[in-house]
Amino acid sequence: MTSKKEIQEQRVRGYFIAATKEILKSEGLKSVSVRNIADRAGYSFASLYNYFKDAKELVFLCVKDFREECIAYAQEKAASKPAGAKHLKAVTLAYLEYFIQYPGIHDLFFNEKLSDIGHTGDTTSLVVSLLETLSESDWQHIAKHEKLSGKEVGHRQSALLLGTTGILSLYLNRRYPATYEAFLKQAGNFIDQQINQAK
Amino acid sequence: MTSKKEIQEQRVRGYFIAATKEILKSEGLKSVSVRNIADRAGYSFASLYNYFKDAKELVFLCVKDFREECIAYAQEKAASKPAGAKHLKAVTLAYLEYFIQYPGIHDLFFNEKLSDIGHTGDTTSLVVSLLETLSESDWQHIAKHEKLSGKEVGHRQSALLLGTTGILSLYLNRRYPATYEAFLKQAGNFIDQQINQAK
DNA sequence: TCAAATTTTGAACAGTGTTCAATATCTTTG
DNA sequence: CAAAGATATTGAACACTGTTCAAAATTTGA
Repeated sequence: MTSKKEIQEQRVRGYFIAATKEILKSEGLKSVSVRNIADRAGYSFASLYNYFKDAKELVFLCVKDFREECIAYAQEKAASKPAGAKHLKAVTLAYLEYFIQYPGIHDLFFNEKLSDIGHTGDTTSLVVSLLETLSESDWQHIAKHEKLSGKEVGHRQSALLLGTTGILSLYLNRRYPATYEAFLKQAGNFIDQQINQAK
Repeated sequence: MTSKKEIQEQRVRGYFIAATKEILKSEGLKSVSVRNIADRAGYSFASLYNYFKDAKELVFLCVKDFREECIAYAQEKAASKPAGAKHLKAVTLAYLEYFIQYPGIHDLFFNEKLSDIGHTGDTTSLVVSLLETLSESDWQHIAKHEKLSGKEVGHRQSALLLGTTGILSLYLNRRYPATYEAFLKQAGNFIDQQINQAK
């Protein structure tokens, strides 16, 4: 009967995680500090170390939740579009929108260096596979419809991941392009270019 | 005759800048601190504030120098290739290599948030125009040779910027792909794909 | 109830950035 | 040349980081 203790422990861990998620969404990664998290959770800063190795571990536990939220957001936004190129474009744009909405989560997913090598691999695959998960079925649809080779599809899929990563990085870190309208136009152009290119 | 004072002031500023560049190249952005810079420059940490607003201003003064260094490196590396697609690919790969060699400079160019809005615009254009500067003449050569429209060239050029930015971000921040060989292969594939695509 | 186990906590230390008054050094002038 | 003034340099001090650890508070079990 150790479950009673474990249940309570998990509950407290949940309070810390919820507090961290709040801070990441509202103020971003730069406002995440041991004392800030503990204050919101209703505990002393020292208590955090009884449940987590440090604040970084806490932060990266949020990645999985945000990933799920992003998938739900993008799928809901693109639900009305027919499978294939149109749905692929919609889902990709919604994916971009999610990170524009929460720049702190983008930082967390793409910028933050991961010191713990143990956790690094997991987080990286979670991040990299996100767009793949969202677009997988559409690419299959396109491949079948346009009679493309698996290799060719892989190349286009890869190009879309690389390009969208760059688009987000430049817009959120460098304010390039300068306006959201220009950003959307550039994103739309790039997506069309990669989907429709004829080899 | 205020020039004597200005000369000396510029000299001291140069000492701080040189110290900052050393740290950025060797230990990276995370090791840049007011006390660390001042120690290397041979001054007290407080003196730094007599010449610069803060350490960030100092860091971003290094951007221009690194930009020049990157251009020289890439042009030298690609010098033997004939103008056009081959030179474009070589110069782009060398551009990537430069940032792989100095991850701290990549951080500085693409990740670091810029608080001072006054300096932001300048830095952004310096960063964004780097690859354009390196590839401009090759794109003109390709456009002439393949009879492409200016719009079409612009789209491909933009795609190359976005994709290479994503490639660097994923490899340096997320260790994706896991090996340098895979990174080079992915980069080569992407560059070929963007240069040779037939609309 | 009371002792034992456990959780919670604040003090303390070593780092950050930043400001400011005191100190040291040059420069000018009488 | 020496005193006075201007300028450059500096360390103390403050507020913030992360982290550890022994003491205090709490819960648990007999």
